[in-house]
Amino acid sequence: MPKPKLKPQDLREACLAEAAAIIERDGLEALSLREVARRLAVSHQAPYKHFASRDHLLAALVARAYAAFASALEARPRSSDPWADMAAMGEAYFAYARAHPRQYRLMFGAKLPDPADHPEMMREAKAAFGLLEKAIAALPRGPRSRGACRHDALFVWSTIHGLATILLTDSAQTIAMPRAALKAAESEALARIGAALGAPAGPP
Amino acid sequence: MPKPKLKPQDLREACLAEAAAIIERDGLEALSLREVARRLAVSHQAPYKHFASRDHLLAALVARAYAAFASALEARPRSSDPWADMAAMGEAYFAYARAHPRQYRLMFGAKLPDPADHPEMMREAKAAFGLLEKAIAALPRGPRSRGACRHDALFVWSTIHGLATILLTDSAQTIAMPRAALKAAESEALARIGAALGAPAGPP
DNA sequence: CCCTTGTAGTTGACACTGTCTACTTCACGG
DNA sequence: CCGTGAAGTAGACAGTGTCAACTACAAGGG
Repeated sequence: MPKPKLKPQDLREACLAEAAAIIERDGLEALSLREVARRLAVSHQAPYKHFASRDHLLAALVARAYAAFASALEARPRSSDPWADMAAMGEAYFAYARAHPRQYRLMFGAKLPDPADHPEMMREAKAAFGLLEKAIAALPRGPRSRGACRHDALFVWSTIHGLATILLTDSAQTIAMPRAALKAAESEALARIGAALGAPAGPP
Repeated sequence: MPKPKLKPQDLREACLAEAAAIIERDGLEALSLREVARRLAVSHQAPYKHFASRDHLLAALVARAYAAFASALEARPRSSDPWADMAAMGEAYFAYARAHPRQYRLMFGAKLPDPADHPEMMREAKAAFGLLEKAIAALPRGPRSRGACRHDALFVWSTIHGLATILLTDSAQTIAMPRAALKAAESEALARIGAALGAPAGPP
């Protein structure tokens, strides 16, 4: 009995959507190609016609996650003050990590396929990081080399990423950090990042 | 034919050692209870007499990793200057992450079993974090509440942990960050952390 | 002394997984 | 009309974690 027909590439799209749904609901470890196929009511081998391996499906998902992440960063409330703009970006970063913890872990936490094998994934990731570099280059701090900006960007990213990771994973729970200490951690970290980069003093 | 006898709990110890060896050599994803059993030339179910599940074995390994990590932090070269001492601790942190990347990922990166189910793992983790809190409390910055110190500790940990994670995982490779930018990142981050906490200016 | 009890280890099974190979279907272009 | 290639199916294989039932054996109580 022939299946109801799908347009070419429809199954590929459906696989990505279903896989994303599984991760969002049950986490990365619950994702399997066979489960995807099962939910789409196709044979367990059908997804292999569109993804060479599980890693390839994963890489495609990660690429999309980076793209969505970059969009969220770009959708931040804009400000004409470069310092405020960077703070807004930091807040957007935390907000995204909080709103989509699984996707955040998918991008940064999980064991990923080798980036060199998945150029599209790398391209999206670079684009996201480029937003941060741009915001930092716009800061009014006298002429700075591109290399210096990259150093700053790495520092800022490290700090925000580190805190986001800790807040997201069970690390804080593991060391029995009281919830109260986590509450203000985000804005505090952003303020300190600003201070470390030489921002003018914020509101009292 | 009876096996050559092992003292009670010997197999448990051997499992932990073998599992650690597997992770060190081939990474976490290569670890399986069956592979452990195979290498020890026992049946695939023997480890289950000592670990209720794969997660329980993992939790025991993580507890040991935390303990080793804490030892490495404590073995840092001591200094009578609290600021220098904290910097030394940061360097020891990075050094450990660099020397034992798999173990570091085991502690912070990987999907871990629920901490609440593994109190020993939590205890070791708290002990490690406590070292940082202690070093920060020793900083000469006028009287600070315990809560304030915890905030500082969380900030410092975030920054160091974030950078260590980025340096360790493929994240830097993913965004095609040039190696040169990574070279000085550690000491730079430590200097900025000091600045953010109000350290006196370092050597010119 | 026997007999129970508990622990450590064994074998066998089950339901999963990713992936390989071989087969079918079917639209399209010469 | 006929091939050709893409998409989907079916079956197999090795690997996994885990459950259940069985065996060997040391220790201890009656």
